[in-house]
Amino acid sequence: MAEKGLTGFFENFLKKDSLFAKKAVLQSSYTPGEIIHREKELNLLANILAPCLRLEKPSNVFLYGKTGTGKTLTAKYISEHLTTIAKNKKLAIKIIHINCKLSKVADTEYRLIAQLARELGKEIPPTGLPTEEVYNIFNSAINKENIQLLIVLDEIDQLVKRAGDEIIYNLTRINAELKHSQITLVGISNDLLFTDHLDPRVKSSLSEEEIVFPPYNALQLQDILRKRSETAFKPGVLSPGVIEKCAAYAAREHGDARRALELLRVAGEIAERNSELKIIIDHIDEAEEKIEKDRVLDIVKTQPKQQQVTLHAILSFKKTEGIFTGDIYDVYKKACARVGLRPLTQRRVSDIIGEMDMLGIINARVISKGRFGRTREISLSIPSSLIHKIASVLEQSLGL
DNA sequence: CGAGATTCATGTGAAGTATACCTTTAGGCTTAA
DNA sequence: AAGCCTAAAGGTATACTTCACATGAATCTCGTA
Repeated sequence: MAEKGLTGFFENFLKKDSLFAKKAVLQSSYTPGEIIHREKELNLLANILAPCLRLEKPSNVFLYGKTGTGKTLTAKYISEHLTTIAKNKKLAIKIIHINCKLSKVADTEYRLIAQLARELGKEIPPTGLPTEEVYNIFNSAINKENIQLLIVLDEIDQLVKRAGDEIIYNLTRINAELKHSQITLVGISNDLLFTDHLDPRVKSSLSEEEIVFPPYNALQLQDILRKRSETAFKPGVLSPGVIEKCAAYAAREHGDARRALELLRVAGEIAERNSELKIIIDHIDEAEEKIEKDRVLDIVKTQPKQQQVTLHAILSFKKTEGIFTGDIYDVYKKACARVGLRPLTQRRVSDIIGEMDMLGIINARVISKGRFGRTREISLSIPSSLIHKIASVLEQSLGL
């Protein structure tokens, strides 16, 4: 009987018209054929990078701007165009795009260079080689090929925060040793104050040119949403006011277009799942919750065990603020005993708490309680309904 | 009463350790001449 | 003798530990009005 129901469900699913015509258009990986409200920045970047078509070395560029202001998009758009032109004219130009934030891909010097070398088709083991050696492999790989290499380092602030600014210095210096090829760096950062803590030498070489991406305002966001939704959705699916609301939500923060698009997409998915024919404003509220939930849940699930236990300890306090490191550590140790995990030292747990603050699943700030010492005060910005959900996911994954 | 000293709990940096993985080298075994 | 495989030696990156010192405001202390 259940089987029959299931078959019926699938048949229904097929019969049911999707609200989407082309969902990919709303996904963050999508690069539209035309970028609106970023003409100035686009031209600027194109001008700066164009010399590589004449096989001259362009200046290194630094792109600033808050999340969702089109930095990555612009960079990708230009890389695609450059690559096509280069291919047509048989020019040796290679562009490597690396996201330094994606955990474990490029969060240390070794891993970054290793990743670069891998992009050039070299096999690099995850550990064991001297970093120097990996540099050599990378160097010889490009030197042999005689190419213009553009390295786009997305979220470069994360990398430097974790691994220091020597990496960038080294990368810029590689050029001196290359005879045939040349390297140009394109750094992308969300942190507007990023270069302030940079070694002056690194700073001057990295930001020979700088482009600032201002946030979109609500009207621009609406334009973007309209444009994309034209191809993404079937006609007449969007109720009036939906786009405006999405734009308003995203503009409320700081003009984050990625967020606006995601809201719209998820709202569509929710409407579709409920077998509704139109996307209405209520779906957007629902979408906002779901996005936050998915984001946090995804991070939580992919964390290593120790981090999960720590987080579980934090969540087991039935309050959302005023939690201190010492208390967490006590609970953490007990939890470790129950799970059968060797507890880490408080020193390390302290660092883990800091890491999770960076990930944005908790807020931790160092406070002094005067006579009663100094500690991190942790607070949760997660709604309580979600806390339970996360806690149970953690318990499941830890086998509690 | 107020300025300066004290205190607490833990932040934070540096150095050391364990583990996992890599390359090189030396020895042993096999094979072909 | 040459070639090939294997195991040991020597080296590295990373995650973690150990050690030692730094922090900073509530609280205490003590001199002064």
